[in-house]
Amino acid sequence: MIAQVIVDVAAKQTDRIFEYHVPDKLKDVEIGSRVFVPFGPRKVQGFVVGLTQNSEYKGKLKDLLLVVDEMPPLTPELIKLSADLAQKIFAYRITILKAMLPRLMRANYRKILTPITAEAKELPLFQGDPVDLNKLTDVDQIALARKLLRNDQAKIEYLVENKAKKKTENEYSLALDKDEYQKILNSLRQNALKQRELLTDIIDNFNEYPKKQSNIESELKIKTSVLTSAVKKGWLTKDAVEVYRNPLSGFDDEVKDKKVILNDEQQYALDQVAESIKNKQAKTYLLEGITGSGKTEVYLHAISKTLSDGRNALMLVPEISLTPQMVRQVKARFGENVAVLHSGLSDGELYDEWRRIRRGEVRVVVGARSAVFAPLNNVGLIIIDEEHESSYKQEDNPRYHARDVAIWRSNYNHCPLVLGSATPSLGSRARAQKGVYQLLRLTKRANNKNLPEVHLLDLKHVQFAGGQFDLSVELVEAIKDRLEKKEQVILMLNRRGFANFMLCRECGYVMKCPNCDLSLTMHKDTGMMQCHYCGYKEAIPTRCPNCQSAKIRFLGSGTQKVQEELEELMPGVRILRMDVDTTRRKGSYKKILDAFGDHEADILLGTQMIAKGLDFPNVTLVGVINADTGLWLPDYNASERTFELLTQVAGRAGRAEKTGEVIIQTYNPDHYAIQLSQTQDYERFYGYEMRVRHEGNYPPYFYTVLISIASKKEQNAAKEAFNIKRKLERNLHPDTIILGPTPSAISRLKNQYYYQILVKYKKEMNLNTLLHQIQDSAQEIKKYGLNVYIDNEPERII
DNA sequence: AGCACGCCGACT
DNA sequence: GTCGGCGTGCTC
Repeated sequence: MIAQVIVDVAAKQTDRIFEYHVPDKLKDVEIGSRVFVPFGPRKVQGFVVGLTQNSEYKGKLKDLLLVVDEMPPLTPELIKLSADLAQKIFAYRITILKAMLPRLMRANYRKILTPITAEAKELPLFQGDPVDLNKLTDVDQIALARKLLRNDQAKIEYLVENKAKKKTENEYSLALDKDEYQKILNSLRQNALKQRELLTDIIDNFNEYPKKQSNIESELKIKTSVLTSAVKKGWLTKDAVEVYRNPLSGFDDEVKDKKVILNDEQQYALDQVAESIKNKQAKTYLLEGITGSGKTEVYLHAISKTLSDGRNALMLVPEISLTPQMVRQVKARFGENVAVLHSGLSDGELYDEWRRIRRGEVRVVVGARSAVFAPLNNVGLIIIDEEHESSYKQEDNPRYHARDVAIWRSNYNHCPLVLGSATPSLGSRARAQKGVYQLLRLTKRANNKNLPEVHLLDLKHVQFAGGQFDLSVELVEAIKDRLEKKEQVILMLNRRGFANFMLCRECGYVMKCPNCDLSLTMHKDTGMMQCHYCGYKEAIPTRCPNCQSAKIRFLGSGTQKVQEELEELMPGVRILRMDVDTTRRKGSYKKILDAFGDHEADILLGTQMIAKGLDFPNVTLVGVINADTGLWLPDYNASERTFELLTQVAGRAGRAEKTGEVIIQTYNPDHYAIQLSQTQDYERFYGYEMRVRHEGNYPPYFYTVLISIASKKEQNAAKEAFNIKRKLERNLHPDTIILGPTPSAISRLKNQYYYQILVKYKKEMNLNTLLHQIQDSAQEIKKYGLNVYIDNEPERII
């Protein structure tokens, strides 16, 4: 038998199948198996994508070395998906295959230098043991290693290692009969309290053994030493058994299927989807429902329906809404049947959740973007909540959009796909208009509550509270009013840190990152000026680094600064700040939200991460401190994003009985994205924005591809960009619009200069081939320090 | 990608 | 003669 393998070498020339002979002892290899194979002088990891009997290959096939896992990690479905997706998004197939697996399943490669001659063995370099060549940093030692290799005094061994470790826990089994334990207990001295307790438990709960160490320890308050001595005396035997790390141990698994009665709109939507579930129909629905219209309830009912039809369900949510609140809701409905995948899990937890899915031990998967690759079999329903979220598009290789992958899987599995949002992406909404998707609208709030009242405050004509220009008197008064009523407030400012930039009033100098074309942000808590893109840090200056003047100012308020201002204006106010800086540690996200939910704070102040999915009944006021932060970004969808963000954050107010109010501070009260967010009228926004896109020849009227060219030398990047543009112009339809090359909005990032070309087209038969050619030649120019990135349907053009 | 091989110039 | 640098071609 012959195995067709994609090897773990991401390069154009190796982006194809290599064939290997399957030795007898590895006969259990399957499509989707992870294998170790010899590749040239090295050993690498690979994935079996096909099994055949004969080969065209002229040379002698090498043997597979090892099948890594007892069960193939990838399903035939995912193997096929990897091939189709690679074509579509200009990624190497291996890059996609690796993206489908939890991080722990990526291999470790090692180069081990082993001495051969007795003379070499004596060298201080080895100290008796082989050394890892990759860990050698000393120049002299590297030279020595090279010399030994040349003279055949040492050899290199290439190793592949599997990082994944299964977690085990000690389990104690009984070694004796019940009455024997009783005898021992009777003969034991009275003051051996802990041992007596253990024996009593064994006798009382004889049938509950074997018991896990953690259970014994927590139930009986017994230390390991007692158990160890019990083993030594022959009372118990100890074994290591595999356990899953449980990321949801904090949640109860009780299934509470409280029957919520759906209103007629919800019921209609559910019926439509249920029909497709039943008929195994690959159809895409766009569920457009205003905040509070009960989309989640429709999802949960549809999942129930899928399960009772004997099929499984996959649900995607943005990373940011994978809050404990959301997870709890799904867990409460489907209990043990749920697996959750998101970046907050440790590598080990992720690996375990993933294996539960692969082994068919769960029937519902909830996860962020990469969960669209979950190895779930028999998929009967796919849901993408908040489908407009840009986080569904991966920003680096492989640049896939979870929605496209979901559509592929929906076709493969003959099952419906539900895209849900209060503010659908323009593209999806337009597709629904054309009948490509079926539109389902929820226009009523499920609890018949009114939408919160939204007030726009024109920052050009307000009075500011305190000495700064961040908080208007109106907003501060409104906050004070809520605090008096013991209600809570959410404030959003989409800018972290203390101050956006440092400006010298004397010479006009602005402190910039040495590696990027960006100003440094001042972080008061760490005492550093930081670059938010590359992580560069330096101390906060007291004088201008350019002219030594002391007249320096820190401008552009961030969340840290606003927190300070609020504390000055309202002494004693309890504020929780939530941004990337306060949520970096594992679990801190949940901690902050739990604290706010328990009313341990009055105000939750954060960046856009607080805009989505949060549900706190006691919040009656939402304030947007500056609605304009994203409005003028040089991106064609800046208006769409602003409208979305404002609508989403407004939905955080008045979730329960109390009526909510929203105050939006802006310098652009007349801009349509901000105007229309006041009435939260998505349909009107859609109509308006479609006209804008039509005039600008932008999506969804045109398809787009973004080609970025990066180099350490600006001239090289520009030159290559023009080469590519010429090539495109020669080969593409005259109606196709080729914008650029222009320097990117952030023209330098991590010391790389970026130039970009945007191709806008309606129909281009040979664009895919052409882009693959450009990608191929990109491999050749790489040695001159040039990198070319191709992004199909980019979400961000920055 | 990352490795070997081979050619070339520089230096003990 | 030996060493390191760099271009080229290959990996089942």
